Amino acid sequence: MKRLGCADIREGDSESEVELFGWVNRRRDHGGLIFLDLRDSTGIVQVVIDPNVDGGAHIMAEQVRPEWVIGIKGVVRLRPEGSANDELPTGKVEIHCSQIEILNPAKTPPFAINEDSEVDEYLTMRYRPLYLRRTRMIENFRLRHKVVKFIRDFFDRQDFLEIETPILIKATPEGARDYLVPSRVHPGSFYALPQSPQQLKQLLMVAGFERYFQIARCFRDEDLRADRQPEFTQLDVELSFVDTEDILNLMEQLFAELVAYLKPDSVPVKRFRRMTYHEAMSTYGTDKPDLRYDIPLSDVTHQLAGTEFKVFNQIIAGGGIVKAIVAPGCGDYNRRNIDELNDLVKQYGAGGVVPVGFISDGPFNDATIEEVRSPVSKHLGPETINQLKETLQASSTDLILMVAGSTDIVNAALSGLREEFGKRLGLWSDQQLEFVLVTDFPLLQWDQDRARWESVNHPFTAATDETLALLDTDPGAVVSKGYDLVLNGVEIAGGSIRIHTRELQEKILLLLGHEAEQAEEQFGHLMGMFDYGAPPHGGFACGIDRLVMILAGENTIREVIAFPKTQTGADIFFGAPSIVDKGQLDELNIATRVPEV
RNA sequence: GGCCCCGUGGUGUAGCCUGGUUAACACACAACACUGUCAAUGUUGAGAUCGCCGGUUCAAAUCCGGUCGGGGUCGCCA
Repeated sequence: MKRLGCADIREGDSESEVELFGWVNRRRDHGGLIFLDLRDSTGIVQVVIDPNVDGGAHIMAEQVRPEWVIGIKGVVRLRPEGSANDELPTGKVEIHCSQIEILNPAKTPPFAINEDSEVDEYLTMRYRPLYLRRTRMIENFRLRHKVVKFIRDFFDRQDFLEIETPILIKATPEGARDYLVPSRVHPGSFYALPQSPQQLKQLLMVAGFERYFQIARCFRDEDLRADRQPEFTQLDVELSFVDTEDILNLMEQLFAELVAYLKPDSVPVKRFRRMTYHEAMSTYGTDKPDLRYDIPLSDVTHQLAGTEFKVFNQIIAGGGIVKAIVAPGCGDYNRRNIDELNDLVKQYGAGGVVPVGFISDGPFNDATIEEVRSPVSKHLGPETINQLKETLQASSTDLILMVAGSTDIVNAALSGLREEFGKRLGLWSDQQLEFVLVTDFPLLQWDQDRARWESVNHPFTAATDETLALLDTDPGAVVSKGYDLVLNGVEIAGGSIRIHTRELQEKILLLLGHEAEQAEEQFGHLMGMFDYGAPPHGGFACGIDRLVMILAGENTIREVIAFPKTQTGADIFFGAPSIVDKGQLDELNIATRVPEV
């Protein structure tokens, strides 16, 4: 028999006898009448206990407290005139209770479960199951399920095969730090957990599956962030006989249909904005721009060359640049406000931020010195300031912020400022979803510290046909066939067309500093298979946690992960990682350098 | 590895800068009252020595140092 959920009860069930199970959400005791809000995974329904209907039930109801697990029997009735609750889907009905069974009493919970109040995150993890009991969390996981289900159905419709790949695999020198798993039968040897199924899916293309996908768990032993956990879930996709445009189209189709499915009322979008890496860096200072608001970066190096402001002159003379953004309506920022921005900018290695605020009441074309608030107004002079104002289209109440230095630092700092003002000024709405496809990444970038070339994406990424030849002469100018999908400033997916010949793969690995022998040892399993007829192929991967986080309107990935880990990678609920029994270590031939229990 | 923020009854906060009362408020909790509430209401009550260790001081929640835990972020994350 199908069990009815609390929120399934509607007007149509009026006068029918029902049995419900759930948690007491709230109790309102009027001495005579007692109201219980009964909650289960479907939602809430009101139960009325009238001492005249059943004295036993009433005595039970007096004892019951929030979070007690109970079962009730009763008759569904329409609520009396004027007592309906529009807030609840079940607000027009109530259960007139004839019997209450206490299935399990509950201690007063460590934090409120029946409301969406702030709780210290430590407690949300220490008492995780109770936190998950909150309606908002249940909704997050309902959404997550819908997203994953949609993805599976989508790829199934398109004749993709979902194929599982190993969790115990081989360590790779490239990329993130691996999590290692010791082998008992091969003393001294270790498996690694996959950072992603990258090589495996390429091998599935060699195998001829042609269209593969997987909802895969990935592991990276790196420091955590709001949108990073040591283990996370990725949608992994790979296709054969495709080029960049095929995959970009597939990504657009997938995410556009997903959004249309989840938000049927939103304006449908078929194509996403596209921009090159270069464009993203120059106008937003980042390769994952948040396009929900319009604050572009402008290069003002030329306008500032030759002013009396020595700091800028020196930086420009040394090959640096100056870029600016306009913070609308912030012309009146005081010393303290500016100090905060300075601190922010210093995080990115910039010397500081140079503010030029305008504080005029009325409209004007040229600002007089009195209307300018800037520590450098004298150095720059009214002419330069007005010229800046003109170029940046700043209004008479805006604040211009300039940062000077190397291109990398200036971009990073201003991108940080841009984000800060987006947040401060509340420049976006919660419902907004701004996708952008970023393309034409460089294939390689020079790593100063290690004095060698590094893959921008990963070493299996192919180069565009037009720039491939530059590999020998100017590796930094080679453009990759890689792409990222950015949503609201978060990189949610990325991929590329892959290299599918041994010759090119060897060449790239060599450029990346792998000796031929070493490359064979580490990537030979892949390249060896390229020798047997590998199809051209490519694909992408999408961070499911991040995607759901944004769709759920959450600020951290932890709110869409059932059992997340802390910033130090600890699981507070289970107490992992933990010291293990010496016998377990001995069996694995492992000696530790920290004292054992 | 660096920088920043937080830690006060069960929960969320105030107090801390400018040391000195009975450590305040809201919610939750308990008891009693109450037959139409839905954040029920009213009355009464219990509950924290201020994360931990040390220092300064006549006196420390408050100042200083360290440490632990949580969070944000830079580096890192192909």
